[in-house]
Amino acid sequence: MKVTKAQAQANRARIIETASTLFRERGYDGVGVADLMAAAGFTHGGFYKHFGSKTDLMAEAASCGLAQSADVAAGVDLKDFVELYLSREHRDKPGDGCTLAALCADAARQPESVKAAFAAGIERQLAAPARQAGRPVDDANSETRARRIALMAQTIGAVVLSRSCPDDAPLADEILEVCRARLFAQLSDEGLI
Amino acid sequence: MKVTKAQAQANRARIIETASTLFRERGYDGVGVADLMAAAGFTHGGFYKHFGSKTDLMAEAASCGLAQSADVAAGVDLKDFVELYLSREHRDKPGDGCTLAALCADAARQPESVKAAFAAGIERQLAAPARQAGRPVDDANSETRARRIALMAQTIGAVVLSRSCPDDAPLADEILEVCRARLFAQLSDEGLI
DNA sequence: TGTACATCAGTGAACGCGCGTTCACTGATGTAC
DNA sequence: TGTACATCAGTGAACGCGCGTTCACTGATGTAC
Repeated sequence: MKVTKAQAQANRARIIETASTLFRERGYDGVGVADLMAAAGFTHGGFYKHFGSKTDLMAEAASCGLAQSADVAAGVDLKDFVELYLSREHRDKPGDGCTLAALCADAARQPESVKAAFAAGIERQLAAPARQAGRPVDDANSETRARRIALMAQTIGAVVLSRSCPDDAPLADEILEVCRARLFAQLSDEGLI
Repeated sequence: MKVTKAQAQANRARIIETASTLFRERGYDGVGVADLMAAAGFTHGGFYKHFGSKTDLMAEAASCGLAQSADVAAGVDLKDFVELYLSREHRDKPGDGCTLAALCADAARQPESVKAAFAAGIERQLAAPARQAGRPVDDANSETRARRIALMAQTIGAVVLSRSCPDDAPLADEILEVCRARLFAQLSDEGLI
């Protein structure tokens, strides 16, 4: 049964958003085309009316997820961002969380189209970082860019490392707490929070 | 054809080491039992004489790889460690590199046995960190432990993030360079290098 | 030390299963007149 | 505006393929006497 052009476009968007969440939860290899289409409310056969391949969808879902993450980050204060990013909630719910933290290691083994989406997503997040409370976002000179890159690496590293520990391991919480405390101290020294 | 007890033990060790490298290169889902046994010089049928399941091998290979990484780290100066860890060589050769950087995101989606191996590997590396040039390794009080955890998160985050970019992307190199420079500055401020 | 037998690491065919992808089909939508 | 036809999003069966795992078999090793 055919469907309105507008409906088809909305369905396509729903598939991408569903995929974005499922990929973050289970990784690219952990989600099958049939799984994903069922989760979005369709049968698997229609998939190839929207996408050329699973890889194509991976790239689109990555762009979508990375754009969402960047928008969320740009809307909160720097201090709140660090607090949220390094929280247990974020660690325990990758499906609702940062696409970079959930999938950048998977992306490393994917075709260039997926990696290109990640590079673009990283640039996007560098261009629209979290706000510093009560201050305008500082200008994008090379020093602030470097600071943002380092912040990204520190936060992602902490979350990824914490997620690799068993759920009930004290080490998993310790990693988050230690990194959060040190980041606060560092940002405070730099006069950024 | 049966084989000497000593030979069988050596073969088992070879399978684990081969797996450790292949898993780091391609991820857990990217390496099949048959692939792996062939790379170690055997046919796939014998696999289950050594291991109960692929998951069991994943845990053993993780322990093996993490122990090796920790031993390497403990043998170099802190400054050299950072230099090597954040080098293009390390980024481009995950099979020869740090198991944490290559697989900790994969580990997050594996059974508890694998995650337990990772937590133990992290503890091991925290207990035997890189040396500070010309100085004894500092005592393991809570401040130095925190510093080591933060260093781990920063270095792993930088490598994982860099690997998610296309091979020829300037951003991939920029991430490594920026994080290296900032880490040097930070460790120098702390009087550690 | 020599002989007979049990063990078991390694082989390679076979298993069921789930994967990504293809295909003939359906029928409401969109279009041409 | 009304009619006839082409389009194409979505369906569900089917495809070949590679996966993890099992199994009967082999034959040198290890052991009991």
